[in-house]
Amino acid sequence: MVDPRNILDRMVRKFERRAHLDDSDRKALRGLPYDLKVMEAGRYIVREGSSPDHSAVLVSGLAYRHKITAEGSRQIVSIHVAGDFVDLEGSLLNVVDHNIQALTRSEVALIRSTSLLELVNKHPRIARAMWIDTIIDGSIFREWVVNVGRRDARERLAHLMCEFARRLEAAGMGSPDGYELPMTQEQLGDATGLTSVHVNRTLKGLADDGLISRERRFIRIPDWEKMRAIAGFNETYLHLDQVGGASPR
Amino acid sequence: MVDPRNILDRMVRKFERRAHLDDSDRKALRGLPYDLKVMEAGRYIVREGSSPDHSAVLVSGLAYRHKITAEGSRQIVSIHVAGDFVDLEGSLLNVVDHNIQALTRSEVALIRSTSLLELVNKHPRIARAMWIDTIIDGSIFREWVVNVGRRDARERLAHLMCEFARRLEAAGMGSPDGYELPMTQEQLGDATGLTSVHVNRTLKGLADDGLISRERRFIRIPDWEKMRAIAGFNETYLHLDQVGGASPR
DNA sequence: CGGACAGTTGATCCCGTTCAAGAAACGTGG
DNA sequence: CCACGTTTCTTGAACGGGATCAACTGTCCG
Repeated sequence: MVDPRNILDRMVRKFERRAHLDDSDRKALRGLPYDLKVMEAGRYIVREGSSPDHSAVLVSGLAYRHKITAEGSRQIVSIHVAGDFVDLEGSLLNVVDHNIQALTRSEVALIRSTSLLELVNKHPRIARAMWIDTIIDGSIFREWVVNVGRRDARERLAHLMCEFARRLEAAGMGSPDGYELPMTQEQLGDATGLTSVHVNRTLKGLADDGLISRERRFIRIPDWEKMRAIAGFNETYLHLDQVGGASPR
Repeated sequence: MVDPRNILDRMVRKFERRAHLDDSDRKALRGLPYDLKVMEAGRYIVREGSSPDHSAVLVSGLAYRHKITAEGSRQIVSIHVAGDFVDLEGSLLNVVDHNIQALTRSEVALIRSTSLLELVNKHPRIARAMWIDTIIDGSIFREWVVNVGRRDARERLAHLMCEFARRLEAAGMGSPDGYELPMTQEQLGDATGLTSVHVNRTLKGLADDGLISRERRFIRIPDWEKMRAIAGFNETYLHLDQVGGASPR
């Protein structure tokens, strides 16, 4: 658990990497009133079709966003780590079009839309940071379209694991030698447009070829460069180096 | 061609559907200095890896955004119609991670990043409208992930055609009885994660079953409700009704 | 100890790919 | 306006990656 005084710190640090903030911005962000909830794995944070009066920040844990097709199959469209503002949509759109579910036990800070809108009205640099964050989210969605549209099973899973590794590392939650990937093989299938059976066989193939090793859900990538090449992974789209961009002021 | 005095009008009208703007906002938007270019079909508007000092508004015509995988296959990740701000990314991120190409002969207004940033600094409502626009783009990307990840060939193409129909209509460019879809079957394949051969057969199948009729690249959808059902198309994700959202002020 | 869920493996099938070649449409220059 | 090269569309045949169906194993937890 996180020190209650700094519960939004991960989020603040993330926004600082999006645009230059001054002390008043930081203070305002940290001072946002919130309602902290602990959510067990599987619990819904946002439901499709609802019109929430609040947004949610993932304080700890992992979450995923998914949609269900008319025929009932599920597609996971993004995965979120602690510090992510998981649904700015909730405060800015009239109706949300996807579900967000806790992947692991998580702490979620709920922030009323009115507080959030007031904040961005008073602090244009924060608004800018959030906007850039939204743009980067879009960039990641585009890469996911490429992943499910134009890569085969092995590449898709390798790519997902590369992305996960880099994002965890960037969020200060990863170690170079490996990480916990707390997803079932069915969830991995839903994220990559495959079936759980084929995920199983493909992971086995990657392990047999020494590209990954796994015990339980802990993934090790012994040769990052080889893995990167298999996945066709180019991390530009994560925009991890983004700092304020062309923004003057 | 468009009346030069109102060349950005489509864009202004679109942003007005995203947030409430006042007269000074509209005036400022219309007064943005731009450099108008006519681009032949196939011409690159934005190139992956570049760091442009301007953004682009599609004044007339159609454009598409795509990425190339390490193995050289192409995935189209979005299609844009006149009035779309096709690369806000260019002004807000350090490096762009995708290509944008004219689909048809198009007019593009290039706007310097400095002008754009000055505009949003002075006009928070415009910033809000653009931010919401970015959020809606993200929503469309997510639906594309679902489309290529969890629908079969017939559903994918039907879905793409439904989306196109509704977006053209919303942009005031569509007629209820059909529309011009100026994409080659190879491009349709790149947008849906299929090969052009299979696109050809699938379109034939849709036509044989009376779901669409086509002459050249003009598509007619005789029974919209049936088509919608086949595609599993639910237009919520386009957020066409979005007007200001929870925004007060 | 038993029940539920996740992971593993085998056998078979099928949707979409690949390769190939011909037909139609289009633009361009004479 | 026609000849010709190029791009796009169309169709056939064979192949294969991943799906489907099904059963079994392992693991966690009450």
